[in-house]
Order: sequence, then C-alpha cells, then structure tokens
Amino acid sequence: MITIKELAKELSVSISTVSKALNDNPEISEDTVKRVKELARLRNYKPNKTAVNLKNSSTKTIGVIIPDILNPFFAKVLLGIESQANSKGYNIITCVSQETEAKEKENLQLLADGTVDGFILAVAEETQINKTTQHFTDIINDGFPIVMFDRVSDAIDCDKVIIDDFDASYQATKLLIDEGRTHIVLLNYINELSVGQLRIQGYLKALEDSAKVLEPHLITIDKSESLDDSIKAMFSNDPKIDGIVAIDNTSGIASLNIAKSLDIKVPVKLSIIGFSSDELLPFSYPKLSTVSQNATEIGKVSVDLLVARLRDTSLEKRIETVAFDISERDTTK
Amino acid sequence: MITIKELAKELSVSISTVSKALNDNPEISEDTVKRVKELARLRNYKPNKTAVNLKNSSTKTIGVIIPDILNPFFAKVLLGIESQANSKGYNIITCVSQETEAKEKENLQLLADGTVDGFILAVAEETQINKTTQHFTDIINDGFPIVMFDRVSDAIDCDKVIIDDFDASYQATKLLIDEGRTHIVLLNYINELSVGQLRIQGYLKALEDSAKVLEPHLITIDKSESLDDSIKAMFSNDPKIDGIVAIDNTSGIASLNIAKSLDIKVPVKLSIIGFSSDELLPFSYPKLSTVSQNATEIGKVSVDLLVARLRDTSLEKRIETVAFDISERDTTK
DNA sequence: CTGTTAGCGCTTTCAC
DNA sequence: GTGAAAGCGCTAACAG
Repeated sequence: MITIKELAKELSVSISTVSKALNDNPEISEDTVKRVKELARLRNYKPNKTAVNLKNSSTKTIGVIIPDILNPFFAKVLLGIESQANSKGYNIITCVSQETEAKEKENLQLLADGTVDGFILAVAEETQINKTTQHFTDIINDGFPIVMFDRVSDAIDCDKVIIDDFDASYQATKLLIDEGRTHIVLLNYINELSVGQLRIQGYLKALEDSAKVLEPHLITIDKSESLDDSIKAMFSNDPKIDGIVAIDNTSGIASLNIAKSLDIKVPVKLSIIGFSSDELLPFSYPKLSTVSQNATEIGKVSVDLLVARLRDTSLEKRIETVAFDISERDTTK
Repeated sequence: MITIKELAKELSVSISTVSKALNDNPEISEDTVKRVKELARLRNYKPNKTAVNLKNSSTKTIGVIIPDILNPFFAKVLLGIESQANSKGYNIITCVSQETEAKEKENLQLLADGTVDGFILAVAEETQINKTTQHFTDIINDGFPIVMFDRVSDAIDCDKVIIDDFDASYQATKLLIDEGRTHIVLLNYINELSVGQLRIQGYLKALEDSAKVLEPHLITIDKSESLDDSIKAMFSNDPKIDGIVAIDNTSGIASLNIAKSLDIKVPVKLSIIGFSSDELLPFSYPKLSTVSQNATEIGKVSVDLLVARLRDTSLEKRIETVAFDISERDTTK
C-alpha cells in the first residue's frame, strides 16, 4: 500500500500539501490538486484506514453478535445490518455466541478495545436463562453503545428493536379463528425465551376476543424432549386439533411434516401458522403459513439506532417496534 | 477508554515505562511492573487496538465475502471461518455479494484500505458467468492475499479450498446404483457454476463403471424456468425414473416435495440424493439423502491457509481438497 | 498557496 | 531501571 509520504516525495511537495489536495482543501491551487490526484489514481493510492481511525478515534465499524448464524432469522437480520451499515459507511464485524454466555462475553470484551464503535446483538439463550447482565453494563460503562434486537434484556438501559410479538401472535390466532377453526393449540418449543410470553398472551387474547367460546390449549415442549415424538403424542392425545399456532421457528414445520406422515390433511383438516423467517417456506409442501418477522427491517432499524447514538450519546434511549406481515398462504377452508 | 498516558500520569512514571511494564519487559523492576499492572486492571485498561495496528501495520482481521448468507452452506462455512479465525486471534469482517459482481468488487475495494489483512471468499455467481477476474488480480497485486473456497476461479493464482466434487458425485451415484436403481437422472439447476461440471463428470463415470449398462440422463433446468414445473414435466415425461442425483442445493428438496405431491413413493419407488449443507435435512420428510459438504471444515481450512500466507508470502500456492461424507439415509430398497 | 509541526496511542531504540 | 524521542500514516492548526 502506497502512502502520502511517497506521493509527496515523488511530486517534490510536502506531505500536508498532498493530504490537503486529496481532501479538496481550497487552500491548494487547482493545478497542484490535479497533479496530486492524478498520481494518486495512477499509484492506486488509498488512505490507510487504520491511520485515519486513530486520528479520528473512531473505527466506523460495528460489532454484531448473533446467537446462531444457521437460524435463518438471524442470518436475515445480519443481512439487513450488513446492507444498512455499508450504506452508512460502516463495516461490521460478526461474532457468533452459539447461544452461550461465555462466548457472548468473550466477544464483547475482545471487540471493546477500539476495534468497533458499538454493538448490535441479540442476547444468547443461556444469558437470558441466567438473567446475567454484568457484561453488558461493563461494556456500556466503557463507552460502547449497545443496540439489542429481538432477544432483549429488560434490565439493561439501551436502545432496542423488537417485533410486536403480542400483536403478531394475536393476528396469527385470529386468522385461524376467522377460518372457522375451533380447536386451536399453541405450540411452544422456546419456553425459556422472553418473546415466548408475549406470543402466548396474544394467543390467549385472540381466543378471548372471539365471538365463539374457545378453550385455550397450551403445549410446551421442553428442549430436552424429542420434538417429533411430542408432536406425535399431541395429535394422538387430541384428534380434534384443527389449528396450530407455533410460536417458534421449528415446531411449525415439524408439525406440518408429522401431520402429513399421519395422513392428516393440511390445510383442509388442519391449519398451521408459524413464526419464522420466511426463508424456510419453500421447503414445505404445501406452503406453511408464516408470520414473517421482517428480519431485514430489524437489522436496518438497529443500525439506524446505533449510528444515531454514535453521533449523539445524550439521546433518549429508544425501543423501536418493527411491524410484521402475515404472508399469503395456500389454504382453503 | 483509558490510555497509557493517563496511567503514566497517575503513577508519575513515563509513558514508556508503563508500556514496557505492561509487556513484561525485563528492563522494568518487579515492583513497578506490579504497580502498573494493578492500576491497569483497576482502570480496566485495554491497549487501543487501532494504535497497535498502526504500529504493527497489520489489522488481525480477515475480510470474508460470501455470495448469499441465507444459503445454509455459506452460513455454515462462515461459522467455521469465524470460529477458527477467533481461535487464531483474528476477527472477521463479513460482506455479502448477493451473487453480484458489482457488490463483490465494491466490498473488495472498500476493505483493501488497511481494514483487513486478507480475504476469504466464494466467487459470486454473476462473476463466474462473466468470467471476470480483474478485481481479484488488482487486490492481489495490492498485496492482499485471497483464499477462495467452493466457488473458485481457475484463472486466479491463489490459495483455494474445494470439495472433491467429482468424487462426491461419483459416490452419490454409485450409492443409487448399488441400491439397484436403473433409471437415474442427474438434475442440474446450477449449470453456470464451475462445480457443476465436475459433478456431472462424476455421475457419468459412476454410470460407466457400473456392471449393468446404464444410460446417462442429464436434465438441466435454467434459472429462468420454474423449477417446480420443470420437475413435474420430468416425472410425466419419464415415469420410469427411480433415482435422482440433484447436484445443487434446492432441486433435490423440490423433487422430493413434488414426488410426494404426485404420490410417488419415496424412498420405495424413487431414491433422491442431493448436494446440500446438511442443515436443510430436518425440513423434509422422510429425510433426504445428502452429500454433506463439511462446510465448517471448509471454513477452518480457509483460515489456516490465509493465516499461513500472511505469515509467509513466498509459500507455494495451495489447493486444498476437503473430504465429504454421505450422511445416513432413511431408505429401503 | 505551501510547509512545518504537533499529535492520535502505542512500541521501541537509544541515552542517562 | 527509567525516560526521551522517533515513527507507524494521517490531519489540521499555525507559520511563512
């Protein structure tokens, strides 16, 4: 990589003249600016980013910590973050916590050495279970702003981006009710996570608001149990089930596959609607109804919040709610 | 963030003494070292990474450019890269080319300003179609080593990591032959990509090596056509098909779903084997046979190659071949 | 208009 | 044992 110094030497001018010329400083004569820029282009000169960063004491990079990159929802948020960050002149450094508190902590501390200006993250499952917050407050006290998305920690005072889980679940349930379903169960394979509770409330409220009297039916499957076996048991215990609201991103698809294997006609006899990134849809047949989480939008909003805070530390902390859509479904009554 | 300067002032010693003490320089008295380290810990001092980088003219970060982060294969490679990079003391900056040449080029140029020490990437589909290579050679000439994985460019002289496509396809086809299948078609939805050709050769060779005389049957579906419609047409044109080797990561699953919708019994009447990251498996029922691409291993090997080259530029260029496994399958003759 | 100088935070000779 | 000073590549205040 060629430096300003070498350009200066080659042109027999001073270093600062070159620097100013490259930055279109009006102090420099048009002719010099032209000569400098020409040589710079010729030599493929690029200002050394590290030096500029040191000078500005900013890195123009964002640390992103996601729990699981193989989860299409997080992958899609990452995509949204990456694209928005780039368009705002930021790079992102990606770390994966693997849902563990230890890796989450390690990643935060490693990057909080001037490698990044701030963080965007979704709290790891283990951290949520343990209700640990110390590592977050440490980082914030060190002067690094954090934006949490989707999996947020209520105890931390920082910017947050969430989807309106209550409303999303309410809408999903209402869709099944309006279809005429009368035995709608809620399937829960993520009991430990904060979002689960709101989705349950939305489901309950929708049943409550229904014109017909509908009994709530909550089925929670522990991570230690076999998802497939539990779903099979559910179908055999209660053959009247004609609607499923799956509030995580795997049990909906699992239900669909198992229903098919048991010869339960979907969507004629049974309707399934699941929370998920819509990237999963093409792999089920017929298409599974899905509550899209507008994952890229979450990423975009997260970047906007972080960049705003980087500009002005004194802003009020904000919690942004991202809308969701219910995508079209291949279903008949 | 606290600096060495502040520590020095507080201890009334010089900046260089503090620096040496922190780095366990034997010149410094034990007592001073202890005092310095104590205060550093107390103040939560961390050496400013940007300053260190400038001093060392290295960034200890790797630029990773992947074509599509929603593709589980690439997501998994990314995971492998991230984990291996971290354990070798490197961070990664992730960019997504979205399969376009323009974004690929832009990402390369943006990071080749001292932001990263080198690159790991899979060539974007568009770049492969156009057979463009200029942007790669430019970067390499600028002194940034590149490691290409999976989608590599033959025209570029750099380190590469690939899976043994020929052999993988050969093995997959042989599996179907050994099962007793006699009308095995090869399904190709990625005709433009370099890996496709080797997989076709492997398929052909396996048929050739078979004890029985088996006719090759290549079906190429253009990206502009409807995958679903083309597969339906295939089944109706040729009802004798009893085996499918799908050489991309979607047509296998699509075939499976369509076969089921047409009431073709899988795996009794039809066997399907597909190339894919094994992350897709759980979404099909019964499980689709798959050639796992050992994606995390690819990521790991890529990092090892890049780090080795960063240490020693003069090494011979290497092409590493990563082994593959055929995962167990739910099939009966 | 152009050049000299200081400084971002750190490491590393070289003096004392 | 400790400190002063130079330099990584760049910007910007200040002189000329």
